[in-house]
Amino acid sequence: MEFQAPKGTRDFYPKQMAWQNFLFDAWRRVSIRNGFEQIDGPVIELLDLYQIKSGGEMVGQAFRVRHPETEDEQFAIRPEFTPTLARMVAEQANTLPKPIKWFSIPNVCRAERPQRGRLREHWQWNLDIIGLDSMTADAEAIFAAVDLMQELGLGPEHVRVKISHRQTIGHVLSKLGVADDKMVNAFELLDKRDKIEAQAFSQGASKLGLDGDRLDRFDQTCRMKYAAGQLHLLRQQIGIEENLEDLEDLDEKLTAFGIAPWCEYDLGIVRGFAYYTGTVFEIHETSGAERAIAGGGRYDNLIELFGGPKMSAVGFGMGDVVISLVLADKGLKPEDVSPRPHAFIIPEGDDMTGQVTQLAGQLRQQGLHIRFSYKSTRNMGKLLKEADAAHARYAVIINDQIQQDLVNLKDLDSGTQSQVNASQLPDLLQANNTG
RNA sequence: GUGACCGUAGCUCAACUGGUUAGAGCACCGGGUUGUGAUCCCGGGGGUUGGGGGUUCGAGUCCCCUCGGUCACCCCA
Repeated sequence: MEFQAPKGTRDFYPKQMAWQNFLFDAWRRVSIRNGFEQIDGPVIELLDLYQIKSGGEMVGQAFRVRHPETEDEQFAIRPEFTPTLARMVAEQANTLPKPIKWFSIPNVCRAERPQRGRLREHWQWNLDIIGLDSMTADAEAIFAAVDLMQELGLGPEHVRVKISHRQTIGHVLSKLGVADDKMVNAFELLDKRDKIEAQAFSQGASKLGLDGDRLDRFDQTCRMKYAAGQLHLLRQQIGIEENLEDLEDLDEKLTAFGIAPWCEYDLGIVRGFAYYTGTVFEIHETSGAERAIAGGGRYDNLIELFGGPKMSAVGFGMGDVVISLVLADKGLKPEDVSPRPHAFIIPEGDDMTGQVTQLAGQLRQQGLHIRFSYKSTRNMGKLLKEADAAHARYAVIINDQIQQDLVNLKDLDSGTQSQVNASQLPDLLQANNTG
C-alpha cells in the first residue's frame, strides 16, 4: 500500500459513513428538540486563540498549519471547539438574544498517540448554553445529553451522569485545611487519584497539607457517590452547612426534568480543564468500561477571557468514538443503517431494460429510492439476491403485463408477493417508507 | 513524546527445524442450472508476505531500522 490514511484518522466507507450520519442525525434531532441551534466555525484558527485559555495547555497538542508563502506558523487545526465558540459569542454578544443555545458537530484534531476511544481526529457534539445564570441551564444541558442516550437506546442501567461542583469540592478541601492557593493543585490530584499509586497520592496530598486523618477524609470524600435526590445525605456526611445551593437547585431541576435516575453526585469528578467554575459532569458507562462518553460543566469566565462581556456559560462535549464503542459493547449499535431502497426493480423476461429504466425514472422523480440491477442475467434468484443485498424493502417484478399497468410487488421482509397496479406504486412504496 | 505486544488477499487463517511459481475458506466480479431470495457447478480479479536494509546459495520464516495497528502512560475533547 503506497499511501495510507494518517495515523489516528479514519476513512469512512459507505457503511461507516451511514453510521456516522445516523449518529449525527441523532445529535441534531436531540439538539433541535431541546431548543438549540446549529453553528460551526473554521477548521483552522489562529494559533494564538489557543494561547488565551489557561496558559495555552492545548497548544502543544494542536497540529500546526503554515501559510505556504509566509511560512509563518500561525494557524492551528482546531483541537477543540470551545475557543471558537467563545470567540463567536464574544464577537456578537450584544446583539444575540439570550440565552444563547447553540450546538455544533465539528471535527477536531489532536497530535497525540491514538488509543482506545481516542483518535487524532474525531467528531464532537458540543452543546452550550450561554447567558443563563440559573441552574436550569446546567440541568437542561444534562437533560439533552441524557435525551441523546435514550435516543440511542441506552438506559440508566447502561450509563450514569456523574455530577460534581468545583466550589463544593473547594469547600470540602478548605474545611480539611487546603489553602486557597493550592486548590488548583488539589483538583489535579483529585482528578488522577485512580491513576497513580497510593503512595504518590499520599505524597501529593501531604504537600497540600493533608495528612493522616485528613487524608483519609479527603480520599473518602472523593469516593462518595449519592444518587440524585439524595443530596441531604451528602450534606450530612460531608458536614458542610453552606454552599450546596447550586447542587440543591440542580437536584431539584434534574428531578423535575425526570432524569434523576440517570444521575449521581460524585465528588471525584473534577475535569482536567482549569476553566470550569462550577458544575462539572461526565457520563460514564455504569461498570466503568471505556472512557467518559461526555464531559462538561460551567465556565462562567471564558467569554470574558475572549474579549466578550462577562457571561455565564455551561456546556459539554461528546465524541463520536466512545459513544460508538459503548453502543457496540452493549449490542445496541445497529449492524447497518444504510438508507434502504424503497424498491428494487427486476425484469422478468427478455427486452425489459427499457421498461426498468423508465419505471425507475418515474418513481425516482416521485422522491422514492429506487435501484435496479446492471447485470445481464435473467436469473430471478440472483436478481432477488441482489435486491436483498441492497436491503431493498420491496422488489418490483415487471413483465409484459406492465402494458396493462400490472406489476408484481414482492415484500422482501416477509416474502409475500401480490399483483398491483404500477400507477399505485408511489403510494404503496411511500406508505412503507423505512428510510 | 515514553513503554509493551502485533503486522501474510477486503476478512479469518495456512505455508515442516530457512528450500520450487505464497495457498484455502468467506467476501467481491462474471457466467451456468429458463430461473422467486436457498443449495449446487464453472470461471475471474486481487499479495513486491506493511516498507527498507542486512545475514544466507536461498528469507513470509533470522537480525536491524522504519511505517502502521492495538493497549497503557502523558494529557484530555
